Amino acid sequence: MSTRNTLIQAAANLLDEGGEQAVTLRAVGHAAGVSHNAPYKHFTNRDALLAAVAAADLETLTTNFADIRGSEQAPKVKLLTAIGALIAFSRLRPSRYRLVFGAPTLAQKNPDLQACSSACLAEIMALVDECKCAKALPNAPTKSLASLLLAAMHGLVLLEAQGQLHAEKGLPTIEENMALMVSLFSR
Amino acid sequence: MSTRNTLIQAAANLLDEGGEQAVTLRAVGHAAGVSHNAPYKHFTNRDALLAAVAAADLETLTTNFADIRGSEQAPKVKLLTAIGALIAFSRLRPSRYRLVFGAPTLAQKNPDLQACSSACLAEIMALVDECKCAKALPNAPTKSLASLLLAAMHGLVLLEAQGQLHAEKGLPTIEENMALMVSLFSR
DNA sequence: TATATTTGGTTGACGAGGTCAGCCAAAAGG
DNA sequence: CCTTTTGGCTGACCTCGTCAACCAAATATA
Repeated sequence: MSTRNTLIQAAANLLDEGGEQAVTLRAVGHAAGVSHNAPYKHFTNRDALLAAVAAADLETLTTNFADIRGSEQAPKVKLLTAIGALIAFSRLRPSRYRLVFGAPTLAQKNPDLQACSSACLAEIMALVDECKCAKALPNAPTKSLASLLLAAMHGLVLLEAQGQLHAEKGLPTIEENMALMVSLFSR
Repeated sequence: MSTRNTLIQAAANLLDEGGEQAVTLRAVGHAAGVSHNAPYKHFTNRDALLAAVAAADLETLTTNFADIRGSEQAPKVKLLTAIGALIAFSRLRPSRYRLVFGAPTLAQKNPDLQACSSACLAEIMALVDECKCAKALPNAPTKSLASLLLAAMHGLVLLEAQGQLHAEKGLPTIEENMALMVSLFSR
């Protein structure tokens, strides 16, 4: 594997290790088996490295969504499956999730990352379109519906991470809330 | 004004100035007219200072919401007004908005901040309850509805900040999307 | 009232981490 | 065979969070 990819992988791993180990360029270099300055041969600065991690994750998610879309299931099920995959990602790798969806300042500077992000959004919109055709969602603008669904999911994830949701047990999970939202939409 | 409040104010101002000026403890101290280490006499560390800024903003928002709730308007209008205030805050002071609603790691450590956050959420839930009584929202759990609405708004704000929304003009604004959501809910 | 303690401020130093500059070897290309 | 690019290295610099030590005023206490 190229050193560049090794660095991205190392950074992703450090992110996954949570707050215990800061994602410093030096640590990334060390984890990748190179010196503390080697990353600069592949990325202009720290943010560029993080953006590359985010882009890689976004691409994985996008192909994941494409697979789901190609599967043989009801549109509504496919949509909720895709959303569920996103929620699972947010729980499994919270730091990387935040990097991808919660760091607007990163994306603002990286056209590449924005493109990945748009591609990902496009997959979701395609799923929403299928739902509309199947009357599982109302006939509102696709972009609005997709934005609302993604946005709600994202916000719920953040609320959960902040401990505002699930404070007491017995409360609905994010998935249940999203299913509720879709069903309220499609009444 | 107490030095403590001056420091909070200075930090808030630095946040508002966007990326141009980093919110460093030294800069905060300097802006408040004290030495680079004076903040440590009032806050245990940088995060505590930021948490205090967030808490102050949350309290302002909460009283704002309480005022809206006490006004003489239809429940649905009051709810959308409150949400609109939040959206306006996110546009006027994006950095502080992110600090308040987009930094779960801060809140996890600060019970005070969590309390402010819960109080704010409670105001929104009260508005949602009024809507339910007036049949402007369906009879789903209040906490779910409030979470979904707040979450959607928050996610839309982030999408906008990332440049994913409003890429082309003519797209619906966040406010319009939220109104759409409420109307879809209340069909 | 005289002393002791707390409060809020100061300066200086240390360590971590991002970043720049400069050197160098191996690969790639002429 | 020379030259340029590529990718690596070390070392140094600066910023920033944080700690330690010191100090004056305010406040509390004997």
